[in-house]
Amino acid sequence: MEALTSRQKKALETREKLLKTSLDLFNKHGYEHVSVEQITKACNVSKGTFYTHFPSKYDVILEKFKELDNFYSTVEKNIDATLPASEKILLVFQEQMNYLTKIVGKDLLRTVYTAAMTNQVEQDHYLINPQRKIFQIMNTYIAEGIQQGEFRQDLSATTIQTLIQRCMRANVYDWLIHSEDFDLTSEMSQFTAIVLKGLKNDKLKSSTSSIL
Amino acid sequence: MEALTSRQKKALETREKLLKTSLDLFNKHGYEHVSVEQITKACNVSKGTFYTHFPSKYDVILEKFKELDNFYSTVEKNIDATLPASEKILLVFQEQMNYLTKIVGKDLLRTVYTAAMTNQVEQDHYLINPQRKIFQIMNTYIAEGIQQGEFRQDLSATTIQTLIQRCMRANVYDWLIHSEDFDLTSEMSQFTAIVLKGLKNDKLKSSTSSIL
DNA sequence: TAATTTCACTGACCACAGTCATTGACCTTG
DNA sequence: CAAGGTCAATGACTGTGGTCAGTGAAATTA
Repeated sequence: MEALTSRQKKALETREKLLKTSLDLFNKHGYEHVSVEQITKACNVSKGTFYTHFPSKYDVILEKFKELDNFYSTVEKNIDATLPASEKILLVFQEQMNYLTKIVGKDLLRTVYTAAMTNQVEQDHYLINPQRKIFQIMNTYIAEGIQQGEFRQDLSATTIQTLIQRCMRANVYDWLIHSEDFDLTSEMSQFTAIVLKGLKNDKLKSSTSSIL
Repeated sequence: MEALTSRQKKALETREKLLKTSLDLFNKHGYEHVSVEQITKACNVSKGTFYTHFPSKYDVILEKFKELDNFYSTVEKNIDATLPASEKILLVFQEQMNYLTKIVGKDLLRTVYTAAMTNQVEQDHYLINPQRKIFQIMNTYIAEGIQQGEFRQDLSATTIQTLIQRCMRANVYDWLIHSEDFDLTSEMSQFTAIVLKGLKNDKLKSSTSSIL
């Protein structure tokens, strides 16, 4: 139950080769412009083999995407713990957006955002999976912000988390549907700053609250 | 240049039949589960004919979607003109979300939201086209809100418009990626209320503004 | 070692979106 | 009316993601 048999080892090799080749080709020509047959031909295996290792062409991307999530652990460490929660959130977002723009790229993200809408069989998509490192980090900050009275008390931590995460997706999605001329990092900062302002505790005055 | 020749009349008939049949079938079985061949067979025409009338399967949906936009003219009339801008915006959104949930449906919207990411050839997608009636209405309210000092003065009208629209897409997108248990109308209200609060003019005190 | 089972791998096959050269009925022009 | 042009309609064809019954070598069992 521990060591791999030679067959398993070979299978794993095939899998790795497929994974690497896929990502290389996606990187070079774009996800849409690479066919599964191209990938398998480049690996000298049959088309069917691809599907014994991955449920679909898309799942290769998802694998990479999940892997990328680890990046966020590094981010966390570089953030000054003494800052107010809202500033920490903004900083994490800035790092994340930078990363998405520079490393991940529109093509890969578009695929994930598309699949999140269509591939929903049974459970929700990884994109909104609370297990994701980025969400764990955010949640810490939010909990902190609530405890220290920085945020409104009339909303639960879960609610605030959901809203902040939605805020993130909003900007990424808009980035994906705009052609170039859209700076994700700065758009995200601006939008999030406004949402955070809306989430701020302003017990200072009960002022003109109309319906808000 | 006015009256149609019998040939043109027949072509238009074919087009209408294809359109109607497509939408009927999409409605009955869902966009993904209806093939172009099914549509053309039901219309007794060849597959190629479909493509002389529509650039792609998706464009049929878009046509319907554009048509739906007219609905918003009605909404506008039912809104009390004396209300503050932020309340008007919320009311329009509520109507819109209700409509999306009850009439348009996830399936159709999912298609539009997917295509907005992929079909971007040259210009931006209809989804963010400023010509859309819903945006015209929103913009009126926003301009009004700015003029009456309800909104912050440090953001341009265009900026605020963009942010409010993004806010809309944020909720729709999240609705699309969540399985059931997501009430679009109420989620939209909550989120928008927070954004509007963040956009409110609070000249009353220069308070703890940190980075916001 | 021999028999049996497992399973990575195969490639022909399917469904479907979209293409395009060809057709022929209808329209226009002389 | 005849000749020539237009264009809606055709359907065989292509490219692609994904399927699945079958194969044989490696693993397991007797």
